[in-house]
Amino acid sequence: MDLRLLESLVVVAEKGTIGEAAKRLGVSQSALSRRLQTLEFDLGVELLVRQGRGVVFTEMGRRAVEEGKILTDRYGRLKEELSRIESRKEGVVRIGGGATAVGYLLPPAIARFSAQHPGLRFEVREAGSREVEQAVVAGELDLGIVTLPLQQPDLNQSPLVRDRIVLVAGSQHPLVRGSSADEASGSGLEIESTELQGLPLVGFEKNSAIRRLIDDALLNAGVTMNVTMELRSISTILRLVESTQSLGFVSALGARQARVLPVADLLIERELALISHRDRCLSPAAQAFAEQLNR
Amino acid sequence: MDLRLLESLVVVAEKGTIGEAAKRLGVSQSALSRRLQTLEFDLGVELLVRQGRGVVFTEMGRRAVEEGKILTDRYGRLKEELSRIESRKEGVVRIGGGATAVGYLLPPAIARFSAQHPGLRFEVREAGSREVEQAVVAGELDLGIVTLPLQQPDLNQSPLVRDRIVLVAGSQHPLVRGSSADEASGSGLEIESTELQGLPLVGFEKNSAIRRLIDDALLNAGVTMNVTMELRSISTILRLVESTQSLGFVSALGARQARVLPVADLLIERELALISHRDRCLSPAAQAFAEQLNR
DNA sequence: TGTAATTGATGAGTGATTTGCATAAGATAA
DNA sequence: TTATCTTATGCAAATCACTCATCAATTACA
Repeated sequence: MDLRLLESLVVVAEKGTIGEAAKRLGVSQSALSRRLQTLEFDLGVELLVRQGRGVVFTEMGRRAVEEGKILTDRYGRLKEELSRIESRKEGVVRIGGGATAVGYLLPPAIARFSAQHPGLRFEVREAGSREVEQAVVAGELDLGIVTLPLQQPDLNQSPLVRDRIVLVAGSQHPLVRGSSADEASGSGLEIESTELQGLPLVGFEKNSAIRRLIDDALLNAGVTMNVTMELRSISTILRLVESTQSLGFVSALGARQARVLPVADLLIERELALISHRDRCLSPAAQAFAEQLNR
Repeated sequence: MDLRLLESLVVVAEKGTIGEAAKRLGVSQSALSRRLQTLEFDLGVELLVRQGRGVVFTEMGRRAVEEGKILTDRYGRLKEELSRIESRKEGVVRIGGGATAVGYLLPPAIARFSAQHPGLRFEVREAGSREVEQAVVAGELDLGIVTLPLQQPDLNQSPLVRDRIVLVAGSQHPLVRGSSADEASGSGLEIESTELQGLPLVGFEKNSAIRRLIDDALLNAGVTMNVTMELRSISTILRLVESTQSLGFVSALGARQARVLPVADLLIERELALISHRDRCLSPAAQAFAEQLNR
C-alpha cells in the first residue's frame, strides 16, 4: 500500500523505460526495477511486460497508472491542504450560541474576522446554552457562547460580556410615558417593578437560560407577570411586542433600536462566556477567532 | 507516501486510542505510535494530541482521516478491479476495422462474445486498413481487422476470411438479365468484364485498400469504368446503386441481400486478417476475443 | 491525597526491506 | 554476427519498521 510504488509506475509510463524513470526519480535502475516487482506482487497482477526495448503496459498496468495519478495527486493535495489549515489560510470554525450571541454578537465578529482571513469558513449553530455546552463537550462544536454558570465540567471558559436584560414595550404601550423614541433611556422615565404585576409578557422558551434568569428576577422582586407567548428569537419577540402592544424582556444587545423601559428596581444581568473543550485542542482557525473575541 | 500510515490513522480515529487500534491492526502499540509519528512528519502537521485518556484529533487530523478513508478505499477498489480485469470479468477491447469488418464481421462476433462475457466493453473504430494498422502499432487499438498485405512491420497477423468483391447492380439495371432476385447467383446469368467498359460505377474512396484492389483488377482485365461517386460505407453504396440504377463493387459479405451480378472473367478477392501488435501484450479481454474470432 | 490503572512515548535490539553497485541476461538493430 | 540498449539479479550495506520492556503522564478511585 505504498503510493511511492504507484508513483514509480506512473513515471515509468511517462518515460517509457525503467532506466529513464529511475533517473527522474533519483534512484538506481535496479531499485526501480525491484519496486515494480514489489508493486506487481502487492496488486497481484502483471502490470508491464519487460522487453529488450523498454517496457510495455498491460491493460491492468494502464489502469493502475490512471488510478496511480489520481491517488498520488490527491495525496499531494491533502498535504497542501493540511498546511494551509495549519497556517490558518483555510479551515472551519464551528461555533454555537444562544439567540443573543448568534444574532447580535457573532455577526460583526465574524465579519471582521472574515475580512482578515478570507479562507476560513464558519458553521454557526443556534441553540440553548446548555445544548451548546453539550455540543462543545461532544466535539461537535469548537466554540460556544453561553450564559454562565456552566453545567458541564471539562470546559474552558472566558468571560466575554456582561449582558443586561431590559424590558421593551410596544410604542403605544400605556407604560410608555411621555417623550419620543429617540430619547435616551434612563432619563427619568423609569417605572417601578410593581407596575408590571400581572401584565402580559412575550417571553423566551421555558427552560432556556435567559428565561430562567428573568423568572428568578421577577420572583425576587415579588412580581408575577403573565407570559402569553414563548419564543426563541429576539427579533420575533420585538415584533410581537410591538404588534400586540405588550411587554418583553430581551438582551440589551438585541434591543438597541426598540423602546426600552427602564425599571428602577429590577437589574437583570447575565454573563456570556466563550467556552471550548478543555482537552480537545482548538483548530488553528478557531484558536484565532477565540483570541479575537477575547480582545 | 505510505497508505498504511493513513489507514492506521483512520483506525485510531475509529477506536479512540492507539492501543486499541494497534490490536485491531495486529501490531504492537509502540509500532503504531511510531507510525503516527512518521505520518505526522511526512504530512508536516500535528494530527492528534496525545493525552492521558486516548488521543484527540486536531482539525488537520480529522481532515486527514476523511481523506485517508477515501484513499485507502480507492486503493482497495483498484486492486479488486485489476484482478477482475485479469480474470476477464471486466475490461475493454479496442478494435478497429474497415467498413466490411465493422459493419458485417464484427457485430455478430461481438454479440456472441458479449453474451459469454457480460462485463466486457468494446470500443470499435471504423477506418481504412492502413489507418487501423497504424493505430494498432501506436497502441491505440488492441486489435484490427484489415486487408492483407500489411504495410507496417511489428504486427502479428492471423488470416480470418477470404472475402470476394462482387459486382452489384440496381434492380432495373440493363445488365440484370432475366429472372427474379431470389435466384441464386452464378446460375448462368454471368456477364463478361468487357460489358462493363465505360459504365458508371459507385465506388469506395480513392486510396482505400479495397478501392485499390478493384482498380487493379479492372486494369488487369483491361476494362475502364467511370467512377461517378466515392463513398466509405457499403450500405450507402448499395442504396446509391439502387437509386441511381448504376453499378458497384462491394464485399460479398455486405452484398448478400443485394442483386449480385456474376462476372465470368473477373475474380476479385482479398484476405482479411486479424492483427495485433507484436510486442504489446493483449489485454485478457482482447486475447479472449481474438481467440474466438480465430475459431 | 495517595495509589492503581490506563495510555502513549521511548530506548535497545532484531529482523525485514530497500538500495546501490556491478554484472548477467535478454532483445533489438545494423 | 556484434554492438547496443534495457531489464533482472547477486551481494553487501544501509535503512526502516517492528517487538519487547520500560518510562512518563494522566486519570480514576479509595
